[in-house]
Amino acid sequence: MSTPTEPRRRADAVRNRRLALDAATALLTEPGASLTVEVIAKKAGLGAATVVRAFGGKDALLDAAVSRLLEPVVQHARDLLAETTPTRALRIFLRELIAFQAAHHAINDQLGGLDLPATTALRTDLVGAVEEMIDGARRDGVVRTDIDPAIITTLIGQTALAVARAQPPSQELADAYLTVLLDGLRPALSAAVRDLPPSER
Amino acid sequence: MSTPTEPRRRADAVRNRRLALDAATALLTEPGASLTVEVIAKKAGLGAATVVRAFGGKDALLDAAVSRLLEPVVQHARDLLAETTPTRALRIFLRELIAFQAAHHAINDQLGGLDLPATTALRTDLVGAVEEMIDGARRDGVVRTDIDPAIITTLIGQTALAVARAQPPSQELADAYLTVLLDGLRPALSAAVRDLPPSER
DNA sequence: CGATAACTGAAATGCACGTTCCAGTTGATT
DNA sequence: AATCAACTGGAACGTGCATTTCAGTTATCG
Repeated sequence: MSTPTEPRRRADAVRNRRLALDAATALLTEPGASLTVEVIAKKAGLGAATVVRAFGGKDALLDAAVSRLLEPVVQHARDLLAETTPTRALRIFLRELIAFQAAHHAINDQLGGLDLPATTALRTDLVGAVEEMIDGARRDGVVRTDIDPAIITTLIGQTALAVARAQPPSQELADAYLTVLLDGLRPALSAAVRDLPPSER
Repeated sequence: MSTPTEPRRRADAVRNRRLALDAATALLTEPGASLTVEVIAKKAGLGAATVVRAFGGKDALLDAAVSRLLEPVVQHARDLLAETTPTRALRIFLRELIAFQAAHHAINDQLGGLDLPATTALRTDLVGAVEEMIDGARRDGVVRTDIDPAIITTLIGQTALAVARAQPPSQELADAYLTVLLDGLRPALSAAVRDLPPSER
């Protein structure tokens, strides 16, 4: 039994598929972009119908585009876990996550009602990696143990998202978030130290 | 000179205006609500045309509804500033702000593209009050001085918003945010204390 | 080369909205 | 009660969008 009715795939179709994906990816990183099929098509130099058909629908196209952006981030999170201590991994990765969100705010602004299975799967992977980092950092006594790791992970994700939403985007704000978040995640101070007058802390 | 061509206002029009406003307000606090004119109208027991006309447009209706919800929050922020210390005010108000956002996430989810002048004005007032709290708390040595107050205010606002977006809404998450945020906002520890082993802190 | 099936994209379609129209209804004023 | 303008709401309309259609184009294979 040969491969049954595998339809021929023409070279130009493959090329256009890539053009559509590139255009969508580019628009995700542009601040005020509309993310309509027509805009994507214009950016790709194609007709709207072609763009939609290349992936079977707008949702699938954007799912592919977001996944392509997210995939290296997830990979880096896993690499960090393997290469270095959880504490260092957490610190490095937090910076990266915030930078990523700040660069692609359109991802979280305009993709609310869409069905993005691949993206959701990647996000789950990402959450898993961050939870591993937190578990490790807690074992090292660097992250507080009075808050559920899953809650901390959610908190981190939402925080990165919050930075991305800020108007206008600002590196200063991102740094402040990171500072406050990391300081807030330290183990709680003992009452004795906490109540020292500021001058002696 | 009598009031020139002041059109008569019928009692049922006033009543319907209130019904529309009540329905819109109620929908803002419901989790998955659609916030379309038709849904609001059905909830109010009115026709869609009537609902829209009562305020001159959907935007104006929602502006009024959000403002009605936001107004007591702003008022309470001002009262707190007058009644107690900035530090206490900040602590109490943060709780309230998070609770408010968690109860009305629809406000920030579906109102993105709308023009809401009254709401924007109230939000500005709110930001002003929070900045006063932070200024005072900094003078009292309770909030770190190495981050711009305006940045801290933005951070607080975005954080509250982030809690509201979490799925599913959870009191535990809100508490965790508050804890981490407040600890993170404390004055930075001196290097000497920060580098103590955990057991001695 | 043809021949054929894959492919394209402008236009048509379908859908979900907010808004406006207008014939009928109702509250107010006499 | 009689009058009349304010009011109502079902239906029509306009808009912005994703998707589908289809006549024409073009890559691919013999």
